[in-house]
Amino acid sequence: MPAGPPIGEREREILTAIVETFIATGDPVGSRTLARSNKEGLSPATIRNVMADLADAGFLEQPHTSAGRVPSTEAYRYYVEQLTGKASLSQEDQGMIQDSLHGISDVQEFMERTSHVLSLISHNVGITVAIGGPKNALEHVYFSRLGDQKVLAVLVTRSGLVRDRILRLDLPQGDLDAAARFINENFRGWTMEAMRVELSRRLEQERSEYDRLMSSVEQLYRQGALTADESSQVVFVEGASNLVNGEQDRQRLQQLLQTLEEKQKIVELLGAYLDAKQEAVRVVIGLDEALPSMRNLVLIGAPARVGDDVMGSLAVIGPTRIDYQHTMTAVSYIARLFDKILNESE
Amino acid sequence: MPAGPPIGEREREILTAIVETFIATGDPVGSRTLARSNKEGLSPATIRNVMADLADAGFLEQPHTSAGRVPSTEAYRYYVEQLTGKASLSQEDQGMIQDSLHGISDVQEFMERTSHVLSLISHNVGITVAIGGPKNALEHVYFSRLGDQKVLAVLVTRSGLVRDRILRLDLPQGDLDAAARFINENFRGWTMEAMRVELSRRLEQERSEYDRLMSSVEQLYRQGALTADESSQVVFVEGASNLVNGEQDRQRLQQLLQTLEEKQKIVELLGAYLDAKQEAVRVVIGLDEALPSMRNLVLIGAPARVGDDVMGSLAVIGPTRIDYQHTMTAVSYIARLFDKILNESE
DNA sequence: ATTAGCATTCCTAGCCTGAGAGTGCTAATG
DNA sequence: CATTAGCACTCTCAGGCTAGGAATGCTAAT
Repeated sequence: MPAGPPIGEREREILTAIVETFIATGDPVGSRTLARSNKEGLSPATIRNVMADLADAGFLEQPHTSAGRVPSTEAYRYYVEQLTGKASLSQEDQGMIQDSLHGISDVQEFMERTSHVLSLISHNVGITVAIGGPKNALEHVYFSRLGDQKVLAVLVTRSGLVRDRILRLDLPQGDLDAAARFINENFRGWTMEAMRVELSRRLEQERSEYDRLMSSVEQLYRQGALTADESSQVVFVEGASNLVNGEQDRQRLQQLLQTLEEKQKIVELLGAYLDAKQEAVRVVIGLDEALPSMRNLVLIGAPARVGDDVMGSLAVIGPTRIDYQHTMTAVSYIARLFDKILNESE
Repeated sequence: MPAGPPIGEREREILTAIVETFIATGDPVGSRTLARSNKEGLSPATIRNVMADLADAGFLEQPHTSAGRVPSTEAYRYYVEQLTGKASLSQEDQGMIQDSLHGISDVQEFMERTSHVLSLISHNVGITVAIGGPKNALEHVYFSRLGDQKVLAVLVTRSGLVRDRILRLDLPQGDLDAAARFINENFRGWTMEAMRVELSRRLEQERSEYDRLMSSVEQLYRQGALTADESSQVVFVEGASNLVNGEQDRQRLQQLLQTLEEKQKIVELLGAYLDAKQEAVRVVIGLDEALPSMRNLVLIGAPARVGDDVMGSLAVIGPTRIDYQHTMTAVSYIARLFDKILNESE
């Protein structure tokens, strides 16, 4: 951390101005440009001095000697920290969001739309993730014999996600019903993880006095009817095409798109940075520390809550040059809406 | 159609050679290069004459005067037509495919993996689509009360796809069971379309003598429990990042990626070109006729069958410069495997 | 502490040029 | 008569070069 405290009022103002003009134009910003746009009539020379200090402190970088300065990762962090966060969304934006998400009760579809809306409104990549892993709480299971050797297993979680699976198994419907009843009565509200532990304990213990019921349950269990592993996480990534303009280098662009295609990586990324406990929008600058292909990208995300449960997260990924204020407001707005809509349909 | 028949043996050979070297190198091919690689010692001059004829016939194009020739859309079509199709897949490829698809019984997961494999093996975009529309045949429905005002509806189709939905509805489980039994008994094997027609006819007709059963059915019906519209189509598109190298123009690339993100467009595309009746692999050259952003792309696809049922299609989208032989063999191989694996798990 | 002035550094766009590749035509050839 | 050699011509592309412009850092003046 090179973050010494040489940040007086003037430094702060100039740094902010640099970040803002760089976000707006994309070109390195020089002292003269800055002097012109600055209210108080500071001369370029003065500004140069300040800029030199800021550069020493690690907030600014120079592509080359005679170019202007470019904000560093630190600079963005600082900039975001001192944002007021008071802005609100325009009427159109609000309307657009509401229209897109109106009247959907299916959680998956809702998530898909949400990622789409996030992408549209930020002009960047919109992402939604539902916790699908073992942490999820069970609401309901159901098994149905489909034909010879085939059983349909449906598993509904607290958050409203539905996971279905077709198993190769030959049990009469009666046994399936009994097994479902057993599980629903005993394990509603348990996390998948806890259920699996307890279940295998019981199966082990009662192995001697095996009855028909436990045998059905075991078969279903072995076939994965109750599994909710990583692969069953639900992830929607939308708007990757928006990144084409951002990354100049061909190869980098390709790697970046590849990374976004690997849903698993995305899940880990959000998981690592978005703390479920935190309430508000979180901004992560410097994603390349985790994923090298994500150079010059930032994550703006928030947990997705329904009531008190955290059911996943939603986020925007975009270039460091993103409009922070607007995106943060939008993410926060959508996160609240998410809760509101899904809650009332409950 | 400029397709006169000036295609003698020599023309054919030279055209093929041009297409092949262009596919291999990506550079416009000139008469000298061709003369060198050609077995029979034809001089560049002779070849030039032939090339001029081919250009007149619309098979070749010239980026500019002093560049070589580039195959036209027609040329690719012709080239693909006269491919023998005898090639077979390498051992590694076969192994890789088998490993990736081994031991999956869930149709959706299988489709996802398949699109992934298609993308890996072709180094291009892999696509799988399951017919989700009204043409789909019903296998089984199931309703379950989840809590106040919430009902889970699960709908299994012949092809093994599972469609679930959460409805806002307040019916006791008993009524739900009765409704499910009614539908399963009367409509198993019907297409969704036919079922809906018949159902609304009956509801209309028996309106006078409404009983409790029909009332439940109607409520479910109205809430969309039995709907399988376009939005419930299942589409997997994988490997879009592979196109980055193909399209040079920034803006075009972006439009292209955008198009691929619109799943609906993709479904229409496959639907328009892949005839369910046809057995074999189909190659469509000149996709821009349907979707302007798909300039210089081709589609290599086949219907996905399970037994006698067509349950969707699988395809590769790549540049006109794709390795046709290899991709066609791969698609065909995977299509057969698709049938085989899903059939035996039936 | 601030600013004006100035030499210096470095990138960029534009221009030019020469090499190279390919064509099309004409005339020679078997 | 089909094929080929020869040749003039066209066009692109990479490289080198230059002039202009934008910023900087330093020094000295205010």
